[in-house]
Amino acid sequence: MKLISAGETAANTNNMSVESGEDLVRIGEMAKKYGVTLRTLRFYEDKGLLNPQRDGSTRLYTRRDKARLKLILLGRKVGFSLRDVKQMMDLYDPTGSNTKQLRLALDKSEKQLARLQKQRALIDDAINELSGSMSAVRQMLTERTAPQASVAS
Amino acid sequence: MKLISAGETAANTNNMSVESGEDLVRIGEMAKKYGVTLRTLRFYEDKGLLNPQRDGSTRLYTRRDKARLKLILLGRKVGFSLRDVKQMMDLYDPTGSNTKQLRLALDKSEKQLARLQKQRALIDDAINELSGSMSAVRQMLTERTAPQASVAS
DNA sequence: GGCGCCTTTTACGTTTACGTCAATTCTATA
DNA sequence: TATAGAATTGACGTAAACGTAAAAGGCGCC
Repeated sequence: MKLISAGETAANTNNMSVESGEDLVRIGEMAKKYGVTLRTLRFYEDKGLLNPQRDGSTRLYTRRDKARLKLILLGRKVGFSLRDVKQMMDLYDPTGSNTKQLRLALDKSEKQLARLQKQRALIDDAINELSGSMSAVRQMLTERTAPQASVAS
Repeated sequence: MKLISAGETAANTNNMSVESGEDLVRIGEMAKKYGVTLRTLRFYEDKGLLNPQRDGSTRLYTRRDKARLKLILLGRKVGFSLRDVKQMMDLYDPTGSNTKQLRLALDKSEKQLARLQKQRALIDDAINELSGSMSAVRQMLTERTAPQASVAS
């Protein structure tokens, strides 16, 4: 029945283990720390993106998991799918030069960058179109609401 | 039995609403004309956005349907949901001033414009972040490719 | 020693706009 | 008339990333 704090038996406050070696956190703390939900963390694990240790059935996240989570969140931020992120992370090899991983990441990044730029163009289009429509609608409204005089609002 | 060509017959058999030019088209032609699929047209009808006449079971689209479809496509282009589009179109009243409709459209448009601008900002963010990461990755790759010494942490 | 909080697994639900059969009927044309 | 092409309804599938119970087991605390 050991618990989170392998190094702390006497003073068992939540975290802040002075031990620089292992600071294992449970799912709740992990979620709070990175602004995600518990469901998200379990989901990522289910998808093979995270691999926390277990103490019995309780998940214990290491700093390796934290690094991976940071990468996941960065990936999501720039629009990669979880599958892409996984594909890239799966290539990580702590003993090698990771050239393959880097090349894949670069390749995917270029494509994603292209997609983002295309999206931006589409959005700009939409903004322009919408602005134009709004002007027209405003015009119609003022015509209808101010038959005698023009009213500014 | 009878077909699309109601005007071809000497006597107009059934014309409840007086249609001047007989520009009734079936679903295939309609789809081609507006670059959508048959499925899409049926889906829009299912959602209450279109209401083609029927000749037996065959859908016949009038120019009113065409106008509505144009609006739908414009709405989709600027990012409205079909539900929004329907909500706005449902307010259309050929006998009134449509002030309500216009106000709703304007209101929704303002919100949609805000969303679009926010999205653009997010995309710009992502583009910047991604570009930065790509530079870093390129850097790492050149360091690894070069036989010179390198320091990593 | 009861309460409340944390955690677990399982599993269905959500959202949007259609795609993709499948089985069948209707129509046009050779 | 035979057959290819259109059209119909119905219904399940898709994609992404979780949300939301439900039912249960442990833990510390006062």
